Parts: sequence; C-alpha cells; structure tokens
Amino acid sequence: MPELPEVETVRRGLSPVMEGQVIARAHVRRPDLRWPFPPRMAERLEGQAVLRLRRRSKYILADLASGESLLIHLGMSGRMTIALPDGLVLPGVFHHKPYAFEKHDHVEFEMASGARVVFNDPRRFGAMDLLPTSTAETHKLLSALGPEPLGNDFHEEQLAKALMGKQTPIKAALLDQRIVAGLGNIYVCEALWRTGISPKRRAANIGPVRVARLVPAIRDVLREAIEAGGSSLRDHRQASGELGYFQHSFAAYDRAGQPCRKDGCTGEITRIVQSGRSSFYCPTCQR
DNA sequence: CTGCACGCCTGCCCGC
DNA sequence: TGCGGGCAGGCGTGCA
Repeated sequence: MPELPEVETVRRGLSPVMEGQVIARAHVRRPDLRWPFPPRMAERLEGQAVLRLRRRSKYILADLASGESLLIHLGMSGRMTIALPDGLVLPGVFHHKPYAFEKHDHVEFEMASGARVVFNDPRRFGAMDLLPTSTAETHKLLSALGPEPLGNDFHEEQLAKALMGKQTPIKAALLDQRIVAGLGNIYVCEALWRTGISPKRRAANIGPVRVARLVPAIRDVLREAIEAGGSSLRDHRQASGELGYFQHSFAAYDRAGQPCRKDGCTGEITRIVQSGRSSFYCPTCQR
C-alpha cells in the first residue's frame, strides 16, 4: 500500500501522540507479521519514552530512550491509527474515536497519556523490528537504500550515475529502492507521466535533459501527495483515520481508458504489465 | 552482477 | 447469491 507520501502522512499524524510521550503498555496479539517480532518486543517497548519519530524511505523509526529504535513497515495494507478515550483531548490530535477492537489489529501501543496507537494490517506484509538507534542505517532493511528523494543526496548527477548502463526499463529502475528510496508503483507512474518518459524506455537510454527533469518531477509529486494526505485507494488511512485525497489528482495511475490530461495531448492512458506489475501511461506523449 | 517470477496474505471486485 | 479468477500501494528470495 503505502509509498513515501502515505508513510510520511502517518508519521506526521502519529507525532503529536508519540513524540516525547511514554509507551505505557504494548499489546502484541500475534507472534509475527511478515517476519517474527523481535524477542520480548512488548517488554522492550513498555515504559520507554519515544524521543523522535523519523521516516527513512517507507519505514518509520521510533527512537526510544533505551537507545533502541522501533522500526515499522506498513507493507501493502498496514495502517497506524490513533484512538483516544472519550474526553481525552491532546493538542494537534483531531478526528479521533474511542478504541474498539477490529479484525487485524495486531499491535497496539497504549501511551501514558491514554492515547492508543493501533497497527492494523490485513495482509500482514508489514514488519516491526527493534535495533540499536546508533547503528540503524546498517540494519538489513535499511543498509542498501538509495537517497531520500526529498533530501539533498538525490540530484541530477546521482540519478544519472545510478541509471547509467541500466538495461532495465525506467519503470523498474525507479521502483528499485537502491536507486532512490521511497517510490512505489503509483508515484513512479505519475513521475514518468509528468516527464513524458515511457515506462518501457531503457533506463540507460534517457538523455541527460530528461534525467534532470525527473528529479523535480519526483520531488513535486511526492510533496503534493504528502500535502494531500497521501493516496487512499483501498487501505491507506491517515493516523487520524481520515482518507488521503491525492488519488483525485492522478494523471496516469489507475486511469486506463481515460483521456490523457496533458495539455494538447489526445492520447488515452493505457495499462501494461511490467515485471508483474501494472504500469499506466500515455503512449502518445510518453516516449 | 542483472532482471524477473514467485511467494507471502487477505479482501474486494468482476464475470458467470 | 455464490464461486472462481484476477487484482492490489512491497519486498526478499531464488533462479536463469
């Protein structure tokens, strides 16, 4: 489900109930998600203050006072939502409702304030792990990640170098988290539409001018999506439980058969399958 | 090394 | 209404 904008939306929503707050109790209702939880996860979380909530790519990291960090991945269908008991008012937290157990609520953090943070994930492709904060970047899931697309390490030279010699289609290259970290199927489709690049084009065969245009296109689409609270197709919810609404701004993704929205283009958005995943693009203006 | 298919899960939507 | 097939925002593994 969630790509960088959805994860960032969730992180921002959780921040007022978690940052600087203590996890009083952790309820872990099953032994695993995609992988087994780390040993004694609940005990290692209980009583810990959350110093900071960070995001790296599609991962959320909660830095704890113990010197450990809780790593959270939402997989395809994961949600983290806030529930507040009746009458509890916290600054910056809106649209809450009291907690009522729902199917697939696998993990809950009961904060000392009384707020609950609920991790729900029907497909269980999500993950949690505990790792030393000081060596977080060497964690197996994080060590090979490329630059943050909204950070300073993502720029024209970096991208040109990463795409150099790559015979794979640009669609697959941009989904490769080692090249740039955080894009998924939706935002790759959208960024390629914005730059007029066909998802089928070999990565190595994109000229320097178009590589340069990809950088701001990727940044813009991610920033706009974060601003809109992410894209809600099936699963994504903000931490408040509200939908995101960037899906109404899609130009390519999930628009098969509909007219291309580019000025002056008379093409129609087409769905193709590349390495087993849908790509949506306009064959007329994306070359 | 690269590129790709597959599996992990559940739920939903569509056609019959 | 029921049932089977296809599809879904991710990602690690294993294969050629």
